[in-house]
Amino acid sequence: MFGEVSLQTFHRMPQYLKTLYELRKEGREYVSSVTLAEMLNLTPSIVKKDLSQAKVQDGKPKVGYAVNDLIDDIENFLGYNNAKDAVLVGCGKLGQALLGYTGFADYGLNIIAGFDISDDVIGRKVQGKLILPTGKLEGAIKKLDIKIAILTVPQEHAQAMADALVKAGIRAIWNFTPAHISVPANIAVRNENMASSLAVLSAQLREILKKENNLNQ
Amino acid sequence: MFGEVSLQTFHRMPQYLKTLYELRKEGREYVSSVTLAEMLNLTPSIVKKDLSQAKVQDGKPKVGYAVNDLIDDIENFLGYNNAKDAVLVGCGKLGQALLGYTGFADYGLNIIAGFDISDDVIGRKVQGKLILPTGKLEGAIKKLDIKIAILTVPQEHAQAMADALVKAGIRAIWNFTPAHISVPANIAVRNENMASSLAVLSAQLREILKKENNLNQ
DNA sequence: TTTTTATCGATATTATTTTATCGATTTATG
DNA sequence: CATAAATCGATAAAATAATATCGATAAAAA
Repeated sequence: MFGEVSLQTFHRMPQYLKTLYELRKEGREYVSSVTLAEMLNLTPSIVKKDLSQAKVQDGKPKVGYAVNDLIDDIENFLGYNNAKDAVLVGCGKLGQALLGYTGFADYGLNIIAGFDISDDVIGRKVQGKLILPTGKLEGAIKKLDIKIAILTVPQEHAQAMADALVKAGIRAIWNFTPAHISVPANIAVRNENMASSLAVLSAQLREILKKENNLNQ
Repeated sequence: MFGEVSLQTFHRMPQYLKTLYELRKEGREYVSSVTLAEMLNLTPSIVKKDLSQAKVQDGKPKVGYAVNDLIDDIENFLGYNNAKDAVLVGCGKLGQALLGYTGFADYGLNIIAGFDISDDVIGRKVQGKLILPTGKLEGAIKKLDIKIAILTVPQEHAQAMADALVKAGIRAIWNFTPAHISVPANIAVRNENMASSLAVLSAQLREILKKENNLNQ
């Protein structure tokens, strides 16, 4: 899907990175695919295949991968180094929670400001991020050449706001609303869909409970 | 993975449901796999295959599926009818945002209360949900036989809290912290991992921009 | 120094998921 | 009432992803 790299691989990359940070903290210099696989509940094969797509340096037989080099390579692969500016649109509860989320910086994402239509929040600061009126959105996007928008408006405004964002020049939308939004093919969309996550969790739970019931009979 | 039904299928189910609600609102009685596929950017084949796993009633040739019946079947399949109680642990910004999120009820999830260690929030109400001290967590879980926990504590406490929850009898953890948590095999975990979502979004964006650059040369 | 061991990276195999095909069937049309 | 059109559901084919295998090689042990 992305050149050669699969979506699943991209999903796993941050997990490797997280584990590697921990290992570095413990002073580990090398780590094998077997160890990483065990720590993350994966197979060594998939770890090796995934890492082969991000890394520059080869792993060494008998010892594995150099932790520091691998961290550099994955960070680079994921673009954590060249910080990306983003706007956040819709500063209700969830929007403010995300505005205040300090973790984004670790992933190379820099929210430059929040935007909202309500005078109740406009002008306020959340964790140092100013909330501006929606009217200034298009100007900010164009002037600062911002490519990424985080969408946290009420779902009934999601499509209209998405349209406006695309018109203003946004190229990637991180959609936290439950609404399904339609965008042109040359715009990236990522849906953070609670319903679908919950569906999977419920299914897992049901399966687990069913298995237990079968055993207890 | 879950009996016969794939994880991807579970992910798509709530999307079908959402679309079906819209169609019902418009007064549509029947809908074909072709229409659903178009609305959701899928293929008719996958729609038919997915629906075949959730539905009881057969679709009719020439007209498609009865919207109302299909809604019932999917709701039932996903367990939206028999509401599931849950606790939310960690009432910081994100936790409170989720506590106040009214959409969960639509998915059959009922958060009975929030839990936190801080006196600043204990006793407060967020959208009608009371925040209780963590000390009362185990008692509540056992007394009310609660199976699902939403985990929104600071990441450094994630593992310890997960352990406590499992000990108290929780069977499914919806993990909103960036931490990777380890649990016994008979516990369901669903990670709402911002980093991995962002990694995928960035990758999509990069691919799109690259494609454009190639064209413009 | 030789042998053993652990691991990589490439490739082959297997499993899973998606897509395409096609006969059967229902509704609408001439 | 016969024919055409649209769709389902089952199944076959293709694409994708995960896993297993294995020769090469570097480090450690004998």
